[in-house]
Amino acid sequence: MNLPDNLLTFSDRVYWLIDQVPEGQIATYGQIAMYAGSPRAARAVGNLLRDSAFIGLELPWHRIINSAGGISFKGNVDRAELQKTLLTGEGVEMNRRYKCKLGAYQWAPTSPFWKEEPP
DNA sequence: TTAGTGACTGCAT
DNA sequence: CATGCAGCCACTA
Repeated sequence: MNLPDNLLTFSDRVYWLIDQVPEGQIATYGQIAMYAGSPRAARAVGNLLRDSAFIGLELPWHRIINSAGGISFKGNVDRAELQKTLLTGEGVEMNRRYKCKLGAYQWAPTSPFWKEEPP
C-alpha cells in the first residue's frame, strides 16, 4: 500500500489517525497502534501522545483511552479530570472511576488508507 | 549501537 | 471487579 508523504513514519500516522477521531467518539491506544501499522505498540502511542502536548500539536488527545475504556492518567490528576470533563462534554458518559462503555463510543477509521486494513 | 523510558495490554491471582 | 507483572515498542540520549 502506498502511503502519502506525510504519513511515512509511525508517529506521523499515529498523530494523523488521532486527528481523525470525531467528537463524541473514542479510540484506544492499541487501536491507534494497530491502524498505524504496529499492533503491539500501544505503549509507544501513549508516549507519542504525551510528546504531542510538549511539542504543541493540537490533537483530540482526550479521545484516546485505554483498552479498559478508562483514562490512563494515574500520575496527573488535573489532566485526568480535564479529560473526563472534555469527554463528558462531548456526550461520552463516564463513571466516577473514569471509565466509559467502549462499545458505545468506539471509533472506526473511514479513511481509504485504513478502512479495509492497516498499511 | 545500546540501554532506558513509559498517556499500554492481556493474563494470572 | 481490582492488582500485579512480564512482554512489547517507537523514541531518545
